[in-house]
Amino acid sequence: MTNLRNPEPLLPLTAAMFHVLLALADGDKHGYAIMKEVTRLTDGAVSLSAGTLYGILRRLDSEGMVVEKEERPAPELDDERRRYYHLTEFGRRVACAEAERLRDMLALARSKNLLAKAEPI
Amino acid sequence: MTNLRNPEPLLPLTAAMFHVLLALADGDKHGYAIMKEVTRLTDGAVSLSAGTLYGILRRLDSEGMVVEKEERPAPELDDERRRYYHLTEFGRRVACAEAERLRDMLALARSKNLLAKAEPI
DNA sequence: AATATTATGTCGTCACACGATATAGTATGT
DNA sequence: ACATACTATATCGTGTGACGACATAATATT
Repeated sequence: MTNLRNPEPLLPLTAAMFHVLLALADGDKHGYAIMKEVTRLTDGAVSLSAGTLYGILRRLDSEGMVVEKEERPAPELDDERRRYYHLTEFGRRVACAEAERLRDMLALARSKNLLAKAEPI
Repeated sequence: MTNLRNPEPLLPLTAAMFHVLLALADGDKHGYAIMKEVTRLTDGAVSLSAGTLYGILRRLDSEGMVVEKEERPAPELDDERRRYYHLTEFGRRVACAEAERLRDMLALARSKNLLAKAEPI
C-alpha cells in the first residue's frame, strides 16, 4: 500500500529540490554531506547555500518526501551535531516523476533542434 | 559578434519560462498562440495562466531573450490585438544552455537508477 | 593557541508562478 | 439581431522558494 499519493501536484520540482532528492537517492545523508554531494555531482556547477538547503529539507520533511532518522551510526563514526535524512518511498516516486518530466522536456527541446540528437547509451 | 553574453547567470530557468522559449523556437508567435502551443506540446499537462505568460514575456523581453516584432502579417490574416514575439539569438543560446542542463540532470537521475535506461533514438 | 572546516540554523529580500479579475474584439450559432 | 464562446492582452495580490548574510558552536588541523 505505498502508491496512494500522487506526485503530480508537487511537480515541477525546483532544480535545488531535485538535487537534494538525487543526493539522497543512494543512501541516507546529513545536511552538510548533501551539500558536498550536490557540489561533487555537478562538478561545482551547483552549490547550495545553507539557507537554501535547510529550507528545502524542512519542506521535504513536511511533505513526507524525506524523514529524519533517529538511528545514529556507531559513536566512533558519529558527530552528534549531524541530522540524518532518508528519502521515503513517496519521495523516490516524486523524484522519478520529476525525472520523467525532465526527459519529456528534453525530448521537446530536441524536437525543436535546440540540442544534438541523443547518442545511444 | 553574437556570443558576447553568457547564458549561465540566467540558469536554471523555471519550467514555465523554458516552455515559452521552446514555443518560440521554431517561429514567432503572439502570446495566446504561445499558450496554446505549450498546452499542445505537453498534451495538456502544462497550461500557462495569463498571469504567468505575460509576466514571463515581459521579463524575457527585458532580459533580451525575446523581442516584440513591429512587422504585422497581411491585414487579412492579422488581428490587431496581437503582439508578436521573436526569440533572439541570445534567447536561443539560453534555451540551449538550459537544455544541456536538463540533459545533465537527467544523466544524474539515471546514474542514481531513478529512471530506466535511455533507448537509442 | 589559532585557524579552518564541519555542521546546523534563522532572517530579509527578491523573483516567480498562479489564480482572480478586468477589458474588449472576433467568431459562431440560433 | 442577439447571445454565447473564444481570442487576446493585461494587472494585482498572495504564497512559495532561492539565496546571501549572519549567527552559533563543535571538530580538526597546523
